[in-house]
Parts: sequence; structure tokens; C-alpha cells
Amino acid sequence: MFGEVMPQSAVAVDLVILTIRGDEFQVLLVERAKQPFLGALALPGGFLEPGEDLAQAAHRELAEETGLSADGFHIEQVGGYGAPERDPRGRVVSICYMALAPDLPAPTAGGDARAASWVPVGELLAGPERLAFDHHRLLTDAVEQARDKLSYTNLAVSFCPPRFTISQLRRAYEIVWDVRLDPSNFRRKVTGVPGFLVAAGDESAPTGGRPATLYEPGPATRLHPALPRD
Amino acid sequence: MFGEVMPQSAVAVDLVILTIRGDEFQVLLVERAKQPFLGALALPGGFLEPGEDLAQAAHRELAEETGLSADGFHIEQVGGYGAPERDPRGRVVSICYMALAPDLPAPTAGGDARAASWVPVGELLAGPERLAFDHHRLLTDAVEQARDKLSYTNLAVSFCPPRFTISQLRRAYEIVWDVRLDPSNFRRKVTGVPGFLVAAGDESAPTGGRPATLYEPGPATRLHPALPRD
DNA sequence: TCCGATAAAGGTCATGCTGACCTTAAGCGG
DNA sequence: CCGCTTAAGGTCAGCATGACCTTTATCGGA
Repeated sequence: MFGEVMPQSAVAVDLVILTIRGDEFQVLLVERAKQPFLGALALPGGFLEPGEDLAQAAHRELAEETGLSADGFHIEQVGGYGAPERDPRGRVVSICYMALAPDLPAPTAGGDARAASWVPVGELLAGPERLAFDHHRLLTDAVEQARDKLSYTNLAVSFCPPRFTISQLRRAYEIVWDVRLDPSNFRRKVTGVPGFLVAAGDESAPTGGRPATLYEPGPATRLHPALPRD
Repeated sequence: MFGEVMPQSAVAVDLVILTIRGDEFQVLLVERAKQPFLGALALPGGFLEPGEDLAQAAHRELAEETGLSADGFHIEQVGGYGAPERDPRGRVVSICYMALAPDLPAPTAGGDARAASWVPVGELLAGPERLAFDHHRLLTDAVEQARDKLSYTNLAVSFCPPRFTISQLRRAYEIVWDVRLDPSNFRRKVTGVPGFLVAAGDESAPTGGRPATLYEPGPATRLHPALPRD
């Protein structure tokens, strides 16, 4: 390779920023201010800048869109998308990243000029025609990757505050998977994996019931055996 | 996005073509005929062509490198790589694909002018300095993805001929994972998952022992529960 | 022709994880 | 003080796994 001329394409990074807000699984979308797809909802994203790694670009975009530092977010790549007609203006290859965050303090402080808003994931997955470009596919793939990884990694803690109760963690699984889990069996499982959770000594704020122990993520990032998803 | 100018980069597709040859896990590499990295080993690949999807480019490169039609290969994306200095000649973003194949009839019929050869994966993973560019990382990621997916999908059948014995399938797992599996428990597992294997009625060629039943891949592509890898 | 080697196929049994379900603990509000 | 709510912990049957053994079927050599 590289003997030929090097054909040129535009390379973009698009973000699927996922969170749990008010017992709902939501994604951050922007409203397009220009053609094509003017006014349509789209994933936040932008072009790769010179001297910038793909992951760096993802972090930069995340900071721009949320107005927050990307610290505390979990970011990982979903994949590349390069269908020739995916952008009507020309050849654009997009690298899709997903970011997971706990419920954010500032709901939508778009540092960029565009209007950003949280939208429930379920509605979007059901209706394929609400997103610009091929962003419905990017969203579908990112959500599936997130759901898959919940079962065998500690990814769900990314949806929780730094210190959390087992119930909060369980709610993350229940909302992302859209299932109900047995509280007792769930606790047995997550506390039984060595190094998965470490007790933070303290107890949670009163909620009308017995106070819960607070935990922090432990050194173990993989859940073995996996939490069955069925 | 897309309000700004569209910065241009070269987009390439690189291939990690994996197979099992002679009880060894091997990958197809080419020897570079030009600078940079002249004479070094590299993954086969090439630039994305106009009007071509990423997956189409991967299939085209695969056909060019192996001289075979890409039918019968399993191909899937590994991810995108875009570190600014990964190619000394300029900005090149690569999309890495992996292809899995049974032992190939023509060992190395490079349709391209470059010399191609099979190299054991184990040696390459041990020594990070033998591959050009960041191809050691691409290889590492692709191999890890393949190993992971063996446990919960039917990916291992991609290393077997169209009809195969349970021993052949088990050998695929043993070689890719570099472990030894109990033949009896392995059979119980893979025959116990409904739709995973379907008996092809016939029996295998004599090998000095009791003839084995031949199987074909069934409709089930996921192994549930997963085959433990530990 | 018989026998041993070889590999396939199937069975047994203890162990560990899971799902369903129940009991106890601890705080809050009336 | 009592009842409600949530956390935490326990019991028990069912299933999958790992270790190991027995039986079946074919080949090659004595």
C-alpha cells in the first residue's frame, strides 16, 4: 500500500453520549443548524483536526458539547462508518465513539452554538427516521455495544456517581437493559466478584428505608462469570 | 459540524487475515516494497477507493491478497486507528478489519506484486518491533477480538472446512486460545446448544480411530451460555 | 484372525452459579 | 409504638461445568 496516490476523504468523529436521567436511558443530540438535514436531530461530532488522535478528537468534542471536562466519562470507540453516500456533500468517513456519564449537573450546556438536548434512547431506536445521516445506525451499534458490555464489565458504574449504592447500580442495569432484576441475587452477584466493588464505609442519605452501604468501583473491571442478560 | 472546511485525510483499510495452518495460528503478512518501512513486514491493506464502502474495500483487498474470492471468509471490523504520526508520510486513518479462514489451498497467491507469507501469530505478539507502522497494535486488537468472540459466538467454525468434526472444531479453540480442552466436555457443550451444530449425516475419513460424525454450522450463531475461557 | 492402539461418543458425580423466594435488619413517618 | 419502606442476608432446587471413566468403532500389525 501507499504506492499509489493517497486519495483524500474527510474524517469525522461522532459521539453517542449516553446517560441515565430520571429513570430513563437518554442520549445527547444536537439540532442541525445547516444543510443538509437542517433542523434534524443528529449526534454531536466534528472533523478530525491536524495533529489530533481519534480519541483526543472524541474527548474534545465531548467537552465542547457538554461544557464539561471529559474527565469522569468513560469513552470508547464503537467503529468506523464509510458508506460512500452517507453524507450528501461528499466522502466522509466517521469514527463513532460512545461516552457514558452519570446524570449531569448542567443538563445541556452546549459550549457550541447549536442547541443540544437529551432524548430517550428507546423512542429513537423505535423510529429509524428521526436522525440525520446514518446516525440511527451509529446509535443502534453504540447502544448494543453498551448493553453487551454491561454483562461482562463494570461499565455500569460509569452511569453512577463516584460513590453509589447497590440499588443505584442495579437501576442502571435495569434501565439500560429494560428488565427487572432480583435485588437480592444482584447484590449477591456484584458483591461476590472479588475486587468489583469496595465498600466506602459510609451510608447513603435516608430514602425512607434502611440506609444503604455506599460503594466505589474496585480494581476489577471484568465480571466473571458474566452477569446473565438473557 | 460540517460548517467548517472539511479537512482531508487519507483513509486506508488494513486486514488481519487469520487462519490455522498445521496446528498453528497464523496471519498473512506482506513485505513492504517501498519506503517507509521498506522490507519490513506489514498487514495487507490499501486505500479506500471512490464509491466504495469500508466493508467492500476490505473484501476487495482480501481478494487481491489471497487471490481467492472473499466468499467463505468471515470478515468483521476491528476499529479505526488515527494517531497523527502513525504514518510518516502524512495523515492516514486506517480502518482495521479481520478475516478468518480455514486452511487455504493456495498458501500465498498474492495477486498483488508484493510477497505475502503466513507468519505464526504467537511470535509476532511476543515481539512488538517486527511489524511496520502501528500494525502490531492492529494485530493485537484483532487477535484479542477473535479470541473473545470464540467464547460466545460460532466464530470458530470460520477456521474449519464447510463440514467438520467436533475434534476439528475443538482444535480451532485449542490453537487460538492456546489451551487444552477436555474432548468430552467440549462435545457435550457444543452439541448441547440448540441449533449450533447440525449433523451432516456422513462420517469423516479414517484417522486410525473410530470415525467421527461430520457437522455443519447451524442457525445459532451465539453460544449461550458462553464457552468458558478463563 | 485376533489384538492392541487410537479416537469418538456417551455416562457419572461433585461442585458452583443462578433464579425464586423468604426472613431479618434498620430507618422514617404518623 | 406501629406500620411502611428499603437493605441485607439466607435457603433450596435446578442447571452447567470440570474431572474422570466406560463403551464403541476403526485401523494396523502380529
